[in-house]
Amino acid sequence: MAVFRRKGFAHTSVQDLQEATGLHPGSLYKAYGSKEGLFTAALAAYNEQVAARRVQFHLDETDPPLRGLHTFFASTFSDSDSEEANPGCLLTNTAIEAPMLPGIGRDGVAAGLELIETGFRRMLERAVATGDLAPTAPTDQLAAELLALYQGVLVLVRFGTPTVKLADIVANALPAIVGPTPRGQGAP
Amino acid sequence: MAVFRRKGFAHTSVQDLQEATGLHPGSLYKAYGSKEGLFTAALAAYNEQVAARRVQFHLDETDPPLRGLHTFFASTFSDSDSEEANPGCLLTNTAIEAPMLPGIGRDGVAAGLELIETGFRRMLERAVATGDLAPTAPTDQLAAELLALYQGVLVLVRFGTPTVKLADIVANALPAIVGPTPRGQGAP
DNA sequence: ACCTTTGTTGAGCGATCATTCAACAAAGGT
DNA sequence: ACCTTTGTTGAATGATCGCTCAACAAAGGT
Repeated sequence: MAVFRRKGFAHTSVQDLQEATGLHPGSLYKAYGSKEGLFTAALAAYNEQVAARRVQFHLDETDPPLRGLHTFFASTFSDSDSEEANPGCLLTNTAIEAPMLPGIGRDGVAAGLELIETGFRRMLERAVATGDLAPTAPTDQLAAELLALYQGVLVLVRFGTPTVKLADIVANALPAIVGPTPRGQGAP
Repeated sequence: MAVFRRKGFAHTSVQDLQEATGLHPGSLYKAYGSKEGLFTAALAAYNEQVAARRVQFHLDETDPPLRGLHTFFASTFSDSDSEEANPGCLLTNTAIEAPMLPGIGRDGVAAGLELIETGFRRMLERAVATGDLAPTAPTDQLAAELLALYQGVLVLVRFGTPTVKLADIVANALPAIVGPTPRGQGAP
Protein backbone atom coordinates (compact mmCIF):
# COMPACT_ATOMS: atom_id res chain seq x y z
CA MET A 1 0.00 0.00 0.00
CA ALA A 2 2.79 2.40 0.92
CA VAL A 3 4.57 1.61 -2.33
CA PHE A 4 1.54 2.43 -4.46
CA ARG A 5 1.02 5.59 -2.47
CA ARG A 6 4.56 6.71 -3.07
CA LYS A 7 5.10 5.59 -6.67
CA GLY A 8 1.64 5.28 -8.16
CA PHE A 9 0.40 2.31 -10.16
CA ALA A 10 2.39 2.76 -13.36
CA HIS A 11 5.73 3.41 -11.68
CA THR A 12 5.40 0.42 -9.37
CA SER A 13 6.91 -2.78 -10.74
CA VAL A 14 6.21 -6.28 -9.52
CA GLN A 15 9.76 -6.34 -8.20
CA ASP A 16 8.96 -3.31 -6.07
CA LEU A 17 5.98 -5.17 -4.68
CA GLN A 18 8.10 -8.23 -4.02
CA GLU A 19 10.57 -6.17 -2.01
CA ALA A 20 7.81 -4.37 -0.17
CA THR A 21 5.76 -7.42 0.75
CA GLY A 22 8.45 -10.10 0.96
CA LEU A 23 6.29 -12.30 -1.25
CA HIS A 24 7.68 -13.65 -4.48
CA PRO A 25 5.81 -13.09 -7.74
CA GLY A 26 4.20 -16.51 -7.75
CA SER A 27 2.65 -15.99 -4.32
CA LEU A 28 1.47 -12.51 -5.23
CA TYR A 29 -0.32 -13.81 -8.30
CA LYS A 30 -1.72 -16.75 -6.37
CA ALA A 31 -3.23 -14.36 -3.84
CA TYR A 32 -4.34 -11.42 -5.98
CA GLY A 33 -4.44 -12.69 -9.55
CA SER A 34 -2.75 -9.68 -11.07
CA LYS A 35 -0.99 -6.44 -10.31
CA GLU A 36 -4.31 -4.70 -10.78
CA GLY A 37 -5.97 -6.97 -8.24
CA LEU A 38 -3.31 -6.16 -5.72
CA PHE A 39 -3.76 -2.46 -6.39
CA THR A 40 -7.49 -2.71 -5.86
CA ALA A 41 -6.87 -4.46 -2.55
CA ALA A 42 -4.33 -1.80 -1.53
CA LEU A 43 -6.77 0.97 -2.37
CA ALA A 44 -9.50 -0.67 -0.30
CA ALA A 45 -7.07 -1.10 2.57
CA TYR A 46 -6.13 2.56 2.34
CA ASN A 47 -9.77 3.57 2.50
CA GLU A 48 -10.51 1.72 5.69
CA GLN A 49 -7.14 1.96 7.41
CA VAL A 50 -6.09 5.50 6.58
CA ALA A 51 -8.98 7.53 5.20
CA ALA A 52 -11.77 6.16 7.38
CA ARG A 53 -9.57 6.29 10.46
CA ARG A 54 -8.67 9.92 9.82
CA VAL A 55 -12.30 10.82 9.32
CA GLN A 56 -13.27 9.09 12.52
CA PHE A 57 -10.51 10.61 14.61
CA HIS A 58 -10.62 14.19 13.32
CA LEU A 59 -14.20 14.65 12.21
CA ASP A 60 -16.40 12.29 14.18
CA GLU A 61 -14.85 12.25 17.63
CA THR A 62 -14.08 15.93 18.14
CA ASP A 63 -15.77 18.36 20.47
CA PRO A 64 -16.70 20.94 19.48
CA PRO A 65 -17.29 19.50 15.99
CA LEU A 66 -15.52 22.22 14.04
CA ARG A 67 -12.38 21.84 16.10
CA GLY A 68 -11.18 18.78 14.18
CA LEU A 69 -11.51 20.32 10.75
CA HIS A 70 -8.20 22.11 10.94
CA THR A 71 -6.32 19.13 12.35
CA PHE A 72 -7.88 16.91 9.70
CA PHE A 73 -6.28 19.05 7.01
CA ALA A 74 -3.08 19.61 8.92
CA SER A 75 -2.57 15.89 9.46
CA THR A 76 -1.91 15.50 5.75
CA PHE A 77 1.32 17.46 5.86
CA SER A 78 2.42 17.75 9.48
CA ASP A 79 2.86 14.08 10.32
CA SER A 80 5.57 13.66 7.72
CA ASP A 81 8.84 12.39 9.13
CA SER A 82 11.14 15.38 9.23
CA GLU A 83 12.60 15.94 5.77
CA GLU A 84 11.29 12.95 3.88
CA ALA A 85 9.13 13.63 0.84
CA ASN A 86 5.46 13.38 1.65
CA PRO A 87 3.78 10.79 -0.61
CA GLY A 88 0.47 12.61 -0.40
CA CYS A 89 -2.81 10.75 -0.53
CA LEU A 90 -3.37 7.52 -2.43
CA LEU A 91 -6.89 8.66 -3.27
CA THR A 92 -5.80 11.95 -4.78
CA ASN A 93 -2.93 10.37 -6.67
CA THR A 94 -5.17 7.62 -8.01
CA ALA A 95 -7.91 10.08 -8.95
CA ILE A 96 -5.38 11.57 -11.36
CA GLU A 97 -4.16 8.23 -12.70
CA ALA A 98 -7.51 6.45 -12.76
CA PRO A 99 -8.56 7.56 -16.26
CA MET A 100 -5.57 5.64 -17.63
CA LEU A 101 -6.16 2.41 -15.70
CA PRO A 102 -8.26 -0.35 -17.28
CA GLY A 103 -11.24 -0.86 -14.96
CA ILE A 104 -9.54 -0.52 -11.63
CA GLY A 105 -9.13 2.43 -9.31
CA ARG A 106 -12.24 4.31 -10.30
CA ASP A 107 -14.58 2.56 -7.88
CA GLY A 108 -12.12 2.62 -5.02
CA VAL A 109 -11.42 6.31 -5.43
CA ALA A 110 -15.12 7.10 -5.71
CA ALA A 111 -15.73 5.21 -2.48
CA GLY A 112 -12.86 6.96 -0.71
CA LEU A 113 -13.89 10.43 -1.81
CA GLU A 114 -17.44 9.81 -0.72
CA LEU A 115 -16.13 8.56 2.60
CA ILE A 116 -14.37 11.87 3.15
CA GLU A 117 -17.15 14.07 1.85
CA THR A 118 -19.67 12.26 4.02
CA GLY A 119 -17.35 12.73 6.97
CA PHE A 120 -17.30 16.46 6.33
CA ARG A 121 -21.06 16.52 6.07
CA ARG A 122 -21.58 14.58 9.28
CA MET A 123 -19.29 16.94 11.13
CA LEU A 124 -21.03 20.01 9.75
CA GLU A 125 -24.40 18.65 10.78
CA ARG A 126 -23.08 18.04 14.27
CA ALA A 127 -21.87 21.63 14.30
CA VAL A 128 -25.33 22.81 13.33
CA ALA A 129 -26.83 20.73 16.13
CA THR A 130 -24.50 22.22 18.74
CA GLY A 131 -25.07 25.73 17.48
CA ASP A 132 -21.51 26.25 16.29
CA LEU A 133 -22.85 26.62 12.78
CA ALA A 134 -25.89 28.51 11.60
CA PRO A 135 -28.92 26.26 11.02
CA THR A 136 -29.18 27.71 7.53
CA ALA A 137 -25.74 26.45 6.54
CA PRO A 138 -25.89 24.29 3.39
CA THR A 139 -23.97 21.33 4.78
CA ASP A 140 -24.06 19.30 1.56
CA GLN A 141 -22.65 22.20 -0.40
CA LEU A 142 -20.00 23.03 2.19
CA ALA A 143 -18.89 19.40 2.34
CA ALA A 144 -18.31 19.40 -1.42
CA GLU A 145 -16.28 22.60 -1.19
CA LEU A 146 -14.18 21.16 1.61
CA LEU A 147 -13.53 18.04 -0.43
CA ALA A 148 -12.30 20.13 -3.34
CA LEU A 149 -10.01 22.18 -1.13
CA TYR A 150 -8.79 18.99 0.51
CA GLN A 151 -7.80 17.49 -2.83
CA GLY A 152 -6.04 20.71 -3.79
CA VAL A 153 -4.06 20.79 -0.58
CA LEU A 154 -3.02 17.18 -1.19
CA VAL A 155 -1.79 18.05 -4.68
CA LEU A 156 0.42 20.73 -3.16
CA VAL A 157 1.51 18.38 -0.39
CA ARG A 158 2.55 15.78 -2.93
CA PHE A 159 4.43 18.35 -4.96
CA GLY A 160 6.43 19.40 -1.93
CA THR A 161 4.99 22.80 -1.07
CA PRO A 162 6.56 24.09 2.17
CA THR A 163 4.61 23.23 5.28
CA VAL A 164 4.32 26.85 6.40
CA LYS A 165 2.54 27.81 3.20
CA LEU A 166 0.18 24.86 3.48
CA ALA A 167 -0.57 25.76 7.07
CA ASP A 168 -1.40 29.33 6.06
CA ILE A 169 -3.71 28.13 3.33
CA VAL A 170 -5.79 25.87 5.55
CA ALA A 171 -5.74 28.31 8.48
CA ASN A 172 -7.35 31.01 6.35
CA ALA A 173 -9.38 29.09 3.80
CA LEU A 174 -11.25 26.87 6.24
CA PRO A 175 -12.84 29.70 8.24
CA ALA A 176 -13.64 31.44 4.98
CA ILE A 177 -15.63 28.44 3.77
CA VAL A 178 -17.39 27.19 6.88
CA GLY A 179 -17.94 30.68 8.26
CA PRO A 180 -15.74 33.35 9.77
CA THR A 181 -16.44 32.48 13.39
CA PRO A 182 -15.42 28.94 14.29
CA ARG A 183 -16.72 29.34 17.84
CA GLY A 184 -19.83 30.79 19.39
CA GLN A 185 -22.34 32.56 17.25
CA GLY A 186 -25.95 33.11 18.10
CA ALA A 187 -28.77 31.71 16.05
CA PRO A 188 -31.63 34.15 15.37
CA MET B 1 1.27 17.94 -25.45
CA ALA B 2 -2.31 16.71 -25.59
CA VAL B 3 -1.11 13.12 -25.26
CA PHE B 4 0.87 13.82 -22.12
CA ARG B 5 -2.06 15.72 -20.71
CA ARG B 6 -4.40 12.82 -21.29
CA LYS B 7 -2.16 9.88 -20.43
CA GLY B 8 0.56 11.28 -18.20
CA PHE B 9 4.27 10.63 -18.64
CA ALA B 10 4.46 7.00 -17.57
CA HIS B 11 1.48 5.83 -19.61
CA THR B 12 2.67 7.54 -22.77
CA SER B 13 4.86 5.40 -25.03
CA VAL B 14 7.05 6.71 -27.82
CA GLN B 15 4.69 4.98 -30.19
CA ASP B 16 1.90 7.16 -28.82
CA LEU B 17 4.10 10.17 -29.46
CA GLN B 18 4.86 8.97 -32.97
CA GLU B 19 1.17 8.70 -33.76
CA ALA B 20 0.43 12.05 -32.14
CA THR B 21 3.20 14.02 -33.82
CA GLY B 22 3.61 12.12 -37.08
CA LEU B 23 7.36 12.03 -36.45
CA HIS B 24 9.16 8.70 -36.35
CA PRO B 25 11.26 7.77 -33.33
CA GLY B 26 14.52 8.80 -35.00
CA SER B 27 13.32 12.31 -35.68
CA LEU B 28 11.89 12.66 -32.19
CA TYR B 29 15.18 11.74 -30.61
CA LYS B 30 17.09 13.95 -33.02
CA ALA B 31 14.97 16.91 -31.97
CA TYR B 32 14.46 16.32 -28.24
CA GLY B 33 17.12 13.84 -27.19
CA SER B 34 14.83 11.72 -25.07
CA LYS B 35 11.26 11.13 -24.01
CA GLU B 36 11.97 13.25 -20.97
CA GLY B 37 13.22 16.11 -23.12
CA LEU B 38 10.06 16.00 -25.16
CA PHE B 39 8.00 16.01 -21.99
CA THR B 40 9.84 19.04 -20.68
CA ALA B 41 9.18 20.84 -23.96
CA ALA B 42 5.51 19.86 -23.85
CA LEU B 43 5.19 21.14 -20.29
CA ALA B 44 6.78 24.46 -21.24
CA ALA B 45 4.45 24.72 -24.22
CA TYR B 46 1.48 24.05 -21.97
CA ASN B 47 2.56 26.80 -19.62
CA GLU B 48 2.73 29.47 -22.26
CA GLN B 49 0.01 28.29 -24.62
CA VAL B 50 -2.65 27.12 -22.19
CA ALA B 51 -1.96 28.32 -18.65
CA ALA B 52 -0.59 31.76 -19.44
CA ARG B 53 -3.28 32.35 -22.03
CA ARG B 54 -6.02 31.43 -19.61
CA VAL B 55 -4.56 33.71 -16.96
CA GLN B 56 -4.35 36.56 -19.40
CA PHE B 57 -7.86 36.13 -20.77
CA HIS B 58 -9.73 35.47 -17.53
CA LEU B 59 -7.69 37.26 -14.89
CA ASP B 60 -5.81 40.12 -16.54
CA GLU B 61 -8.22 41.40 -19.14
CA THR B 62 -11.47 41.38 -17.20
CA ASP B 63 -13.43 44.33 -15.93
CA PRO B 64 -14.32 44.42 -13.15
CA PRO B 65 -11.34 42.35 -12.03
CA LEU B 66 -13.25 39.81 -9.93
CA ARG B 67 -15.59 39.02 -12.80
CA GLY B 68 -13.11 36.68 -14.48
CA LEU B 69 -12.41 34.58 -11.43
CA HIS B 70 -15.47 32.44 -11.86
CA THR B 71 -15.00 31.95 -15.60
CA PHE B 72 -11.34 31.10 -14.99
CA PHE B 73 -12.40 28.18 -12.83
CA ALA B 74 -15.37 27.27 -14.99
CA SER B 75 -13.24 27.13 -18.13
CA THR B 76 -11.53 24.02 -16.74
CA PHE B 77 -14.62 21.88 -16.97
CA SER B 78 -17.13 23.65 -19.21
CA ASP B 79 -15.14 23.78 -22.44
CA SER B 80 -15.00 20.00 -22.68
CA ASP B 81 -16.48 18.62 -25.87
CA SER B 82 -19.84 17.16 -24.89
CA GLU B 83 -19.31 13.72 -23.40
CA GLU B 84 -15.60 13.22 -23.84
CA ALA B 85 -13.53 12.64 -20.73
CA ASN B 86 -11.84 15.81 -19.56
CA PRO B 87 -8.05 15.30 -19.39
CA GLY B 88 -7.76 17.89 -16.64
CA CYS B 89 -4.69 20.06 -16.30
CA LEU B 90 -1.20 18.96 -17.29
CA LEU B 91 0.21 20.96 -14.37
CA THR B 92 -1.98 19.26 -11.78
CA ASN B 93 -1.44 15.81 -13.25
CA THR B 94 2.31 16.34 -13.40
CA ALA B 95 2.44 17.75 -9.87
CA ILE B 96 1.22 14.33 -8.75
CA GLU B 97 3.61 12.37 -10.96
CA ALA B 98 6.64 14.64 -10.59
CA PRO B 99 8.06 12.98 -7.46
CA MET B 100 8.55 9.81 -9.51
CA LEU B 101 10.23 11.43 -12.49
CA PRO B 102 14.03 11.73 -12.58
CA GLY B 103 14.81 15.45 -12.77
CA ILE B 104 12.10 16.58 -15.11
CA GLY B 105 8.69 18.03 -14.45
CA ARG B 106 9.42 19.64 -11.13
CA ASP B 107 10.70 22.92 -12.52
CA GLY B 108 8.04 23.17 -15.19
CA VAL B 109 5.25 22.55 -12.71
CA ALA B 110 6.71 25.03 -10.23
CA ALA B 111 6.84 27.65 -12.99
CA GLY B 112 3.29 26.92 -14.07
CA LEU B 113 1.85 27.03 -10.57
CA GLU B 114 3.60 30.30 -9.89
CA LEU B 115 2.23 31.63 -13.14
CA ILE B 116 -1.30 30.91 -11.98
CA GLU B 117 -0.81 32.07 -8.40
CA THR B 118 0.74 35.31 -9.61
CA GLY B 119 -2.20 35.75 -11.97
CA PHE B 120 -4.58 35.42 -9.03
CA ARG B 121 -2.55 37.93 -7.05
CA ARG B 122 -2.44 40.49 -9.88
CA MET B 123 -6.18 40.24 -10.30
CA LEU B 124 -6.81 40.64 -6.57
CA GLU B 125 -4.59 43.72 -6.47
CA ARG B 126 -6.50 45.20 -9.37
CA ALA B 127 -9.70 44.51 -7.46
CA VAL B 128 -8.29 46.36 -4.47
CA ALA B 129 -7.36 49.29 -6.70
CA THR B 130 -10.86 49.53 -8.15
CA GLY B 131 -12.48 49.23 -4.75
CA ASP B 132 -14.10 45.86 -5.45
CA LEU B 133 -12.01 44.37 -2.69
CA ALA B 134 -11.22 45.81 0.72
CA PRO B 135 -7.77 47.44 0.90
CA THR B 136 -7.01 45.25 3.88
CA ALA B 137 -7.44 42.05 1.87
CA PRO B 138 -4.32 39.85 2.10
CA THR B 139 -3.86 39.32 -1.62
CA ASP B 140 -0.84 37.03 -1.28
CA GLN B 141 -2.69 34.78 1.10
CA LEU B 142 -5.87 34.77 -0.95
CA ALA B 143 -3.94 33.91 -4.10
CA ALA B 144 -2.43 30.86 -2.38
CA GLU B 145 -5.87 29.72 -1.24
CA LEU B 146 -7.27 30.13 -4.72
CA LEU B 147 -4.40 28.09 -6.15
CA ALA B 148 -5.14 25.26 -3.72
CA LEU B 149 -8.83 25.27 -4.55
CA TYR B 150 -7.97 25.41 -8.24
CA GLN B 151 -5.82 22.29 -7.98
CA GLY B 152 -8.56 20.52 -6.07
CA VAL B 153 -11.17 21.35 -8.66
CA LEU B 154 -8.84 20.02 -11.34
CA VAL B 155 -8.44 16.75 -9.49
CA LEU B 156 -12.20 16.35 -9.45
CA VAL B 157 -12.40 17.41 -13.11
CA ARG B 158 -9.88 14.77 -14.06
CA PHE B 159 -11.71 12.12 -12.09
CA GLY B 160 -14.93 12.87 -13.91
CA THR B 161 -17.01 14.67 -11.31
CA PRO B 162 -20.29 15.86 -12.88
CA THR B 163 -20.17 19.41 -14.20
CA VAL B 164 -23.13 20.55 -12.12
CA LYS B 165 -21.37 19.62 -8.90
CA LEU B 166 -18.18 21.37 -9.98
CA ALA B 167 -20.17 24.46 -10.90
CA ASP B 168 -21.80 24.49 -7.47
CA ILE B 169 -18.44 24.17 -5.76
CA VAL B 170 -16.82 27.12 -7.52
CA ALA B 171 -19.97 29.23 -7.40
CA ASN B 172 -20.06 29.01 -3.61
CA ALA B 173 -16.43 28.59 -2.62
CA LEU B 174 -15.06 31.54 -4.58
CA PRO B 175 -17.20 34.20 -2.89
CA ALA B 176 -16.46 32.56 0.45
CA ILE B 177 -12.73 32.98 -0.09
CA VAL B 178 -12.43 36.38 -1.76
CA GLY B 179 -15.24 37.89 0.26
CA PRO B 180 -18.99 37.54 0.30
CA THR B 181 -19.70 40.61 -1.86
CA PRO B 182 -18.16 40.32 -5.31
CA ARG B 183 -19.43 43.77 -6.28
CA GLY B 184 -19.51 47.14 -4.58
CA GLN B 185 -18.47 47.49 -0.99
CA GLY B 186 -17.38 50.66 0.69
CA ALA B 187 -13.90 51.22 2.05
CA PRO B 188 -13.77 52.88 5.50
C1' DA C 1 26.00 17.66 -62.43
C1' DC C 2 28.13 17.06 -57.94
C1' DC C 3 28.87 17.48 -53.06
C1' DT C 4 27.47 18.86 -48.51
C1' DT C 5 24.19 19.45 -45.31
C1' DT C 6 20.09 18.49 -42.95
C1' DG C 7 16.51 15.83 -41.72
C1' DT C 8 13.82 11.34 -42.06
C1' DT C 9 13.16 6.50 -41.79
C1' DG C 10 12.04 2.07 -39.47
C1' DA C 11 14.09 -2.23 -38.40
C1' DG C 12 16.48 -3.71 -34.56
C1' DC C 13 18.84 -3.50 -29.85
C1' DG C 14 19.12 -4.63 -24.90
C1' DA C 15 16.50 -3.90 -20.88
C1' DT C 16 12.59 -4.31 -18.31
C1' DC C 17 7.86 -5.33 -17.83
C1' DA C 18 3.87 -8.44 -16.02
C1' DT C 19 2.92 -13.09 -15.85
C1' DT C 20 3.33 -18.23 -15.68
C1' DC C 21 4.48 -22.82 -14.06
C1' DA C 22 6.87 -26.98 -12.88
C1' DA C 23 9.28 -28.09 -8.93
C1' DC C 24 9.53 -27.79 -4.05
C1' DA C 25 8.37 -27.30 1.06
C1' DA C 26 5.18 -27.33 5.14
C1' DA C 27 1.33 -28.84 7.57
C1' DG C 28 -2.59 -31.79 8.83
C1' DG C 29 -5.49 -35.53 8.67
C1' DT C 30 -5.69 -40.38 8.93
C1' DA D 1 4.68 -43.21 7.67
C1' DC D 2 1.86 -41.64 3.82
C1' DC D 3 -1.14 -38.74 1.10
C1' DT D 4 -3.45 -34.44 0.30
C1' DT D 5 -3.61 -29.87 0.57
C1' DT D 6 -1.86 -25.39 0.62
C1' DG D 7 1.38 -22.20 -0.17
C1' DT D 8 6.15 -20.84 -1.88
C1' DT D 9 9.76 -20.39 -5.11
C1' DG D 10 12.38 -18.19 -8.95
C1' DA D 11 13.82 -19.06 -13.50
C1' DA D 12 11.71 -18.65 -18.00
C1' DT D 13 8.43 -16.34 -21.37
C1' DG D 14 6.66 -13.24 -24.63
C1' DA D 15 5.51 -8.53 -25.00
C1' DT D 16 6.63 -3.96 -24.80
C1' DC D 17 9.56 -0.39 -23.43
C1' DG D 18 12.92 3.63 -24.62
C1' DC D 19 16.37 4.27 -27.72
C1' DT D 20 20.05 3.77 -31.69
C1' DC D 21 21.89 3.89 -36.23
C1' DA D 22 23.06 2.74 -40.92
C1' DA D 23 20.69 3.76 -44.94
C1' DC D 24 18.08 7.00 -47.47
C1' DA D 25 15.87 11.39 -49.35
C1' DA D 26 15.55 16.53 -50.08
C1' DA D 27 17.48 20.88 -50.67
C1' DG D 28 20.95 24.35 -51.69
C1' DG D 29 25.26 26.11 -52.82
C1' DT D 30 28.73 26.13 -56.27
